Amino acid sequence: MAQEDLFKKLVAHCKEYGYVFPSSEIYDGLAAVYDYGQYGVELKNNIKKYWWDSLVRLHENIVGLDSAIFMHPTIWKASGHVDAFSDPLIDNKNSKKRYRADVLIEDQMAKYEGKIKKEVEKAKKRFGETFDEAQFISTNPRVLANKEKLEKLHERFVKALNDSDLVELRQIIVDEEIVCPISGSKNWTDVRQFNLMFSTEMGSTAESANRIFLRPETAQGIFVNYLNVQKSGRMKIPFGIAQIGKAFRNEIVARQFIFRMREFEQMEMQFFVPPGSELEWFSYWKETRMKWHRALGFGDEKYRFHDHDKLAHYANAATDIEFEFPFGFKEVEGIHSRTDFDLGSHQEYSGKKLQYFDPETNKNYVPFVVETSIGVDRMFLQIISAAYTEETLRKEDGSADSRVVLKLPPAMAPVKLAVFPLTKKDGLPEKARTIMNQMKFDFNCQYEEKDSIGKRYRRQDAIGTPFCITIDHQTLEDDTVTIRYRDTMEQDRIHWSKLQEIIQEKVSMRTLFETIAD
RNA sequence: GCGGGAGUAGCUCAGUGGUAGAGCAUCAGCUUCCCAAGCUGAGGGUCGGGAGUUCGAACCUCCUUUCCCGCUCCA
Repeated sequence: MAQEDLFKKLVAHCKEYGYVFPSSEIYDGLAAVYDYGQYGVELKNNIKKYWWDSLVRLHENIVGLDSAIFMHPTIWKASGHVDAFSDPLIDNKNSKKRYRADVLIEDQMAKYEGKIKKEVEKAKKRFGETFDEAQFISTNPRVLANKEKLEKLHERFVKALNDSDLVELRQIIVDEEIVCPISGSKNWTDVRQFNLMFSTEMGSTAESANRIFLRPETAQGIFVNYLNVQKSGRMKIPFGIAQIGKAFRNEIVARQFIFRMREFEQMEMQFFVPPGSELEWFSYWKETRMKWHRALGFGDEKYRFHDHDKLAHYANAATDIEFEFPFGFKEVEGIHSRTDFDLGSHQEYSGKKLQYFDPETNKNYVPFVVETSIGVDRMFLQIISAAYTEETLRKEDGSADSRVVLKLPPAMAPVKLAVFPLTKKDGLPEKARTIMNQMKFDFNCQYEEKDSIGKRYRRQDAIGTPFCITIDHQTLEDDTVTIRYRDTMEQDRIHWSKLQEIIQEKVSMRTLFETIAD
């Protein structure tokens, strides 16, 4: 089956079986916003628990935090989001291609630099050994002309950027006669700013209102609280702070189901380390986080690292953990060595010292930060797309049959156990209820008595329930039930007092934690 | 945001200007009893929304919205 078809089926399956619904569907939906249904929310909670416990519970030096979505507006200036999150974009009307206006101008500046370099190299060849590069650059008329153009352009460009003057940016592109690399045309639209941060007003009246932003990442809530946590928790570096929460980005193009949404949930852990040790910790977390993903058992070949060549303004090393989705390898988690950029910047903007006193060396310093940041929704999509399986079966009479089964890791499955009476009479439902009422204290259970037993199995397969038990007439005599396994479809007859132990062993996260623990 | 494609029942889809359909699913009853069984009946759609053309629009035109694919960004 084509991967694209598979993805479409997956999206349909998510809706049909109560995992993910389009938001506000009865009002025609809202672009790139989705709601998690009755099973989706369970899976999502299991993902969050797996992440949280693997960090906060298994590491003595990592603690949690739940910071507010609303934060002081200056935080987003300090973090660089106010500047970096508003790209000036321009479209070419002929090729219909969109470009970042600032990138077009930067390319133009690179062109001038290239011209100068060419002149220098030409001259170098001509003069040979006696060539004085510095003198040539300061005297050659062609070089000087290009240099002047470059400097003028640079000055104009920087001013326009600082003033956020979009009209001027467009004028620069027109004046420089920059053409579209594809169509070669100069037929440009206006430059438009897309601010990727959502904003709202805090304060009851318009006059007194403050423009505040919905956080575009959860990380800053950790940075601004790092000293609170360090002091109140008597944390010693290295230590980490973990947080799960919603973040919001007004993406220009949000697509691919829940892969890129405007409202999404992040699980972030910021690890504070002494300056100079950040790259060691970076590689430690790189490996540790990869183990966490692989422990789910979807196959190691489904994952890879993608190291960044081009680093963000705050990072000195960065990698992504990519997973092979139906639409290709895509980022699920980012691991960044953020240096002291964030804490340093907050120190500057707030005027408050954000230093850590190291009692061993008797020195103060601003810690460096290694970040692991993962999208809950992407993790959800990873799990559900890896679990979605269409199987062809052979019936007893030899004819073909098929089933759709979500092969979720049992620890992630929304429903752990389904309880079926074989028939609706002879006291079987009552017996089934009795057993279910015991099991529900330990596991998320579901009771079903409607339709044939086969149909009920298939329904549970479709939502990924790892275990089904059937209560039949023999159960009434000797308290044994048949337990049926989702993946193999095999059955065993066991005494029902053994159920708790058998299921617990499979659905517990303990095995996962043992795999990833150091 | 720009270009291309699409939107009909919960799901998959048929229906090319003349009374809105099928299969599956849902609900009730009967029958069967370990892998999507059968019979009977029921519910469910202002055909994404709005406007226009027409005696008459799911179908033609325009606008709008949502989804999918490409451009850009990213968890």
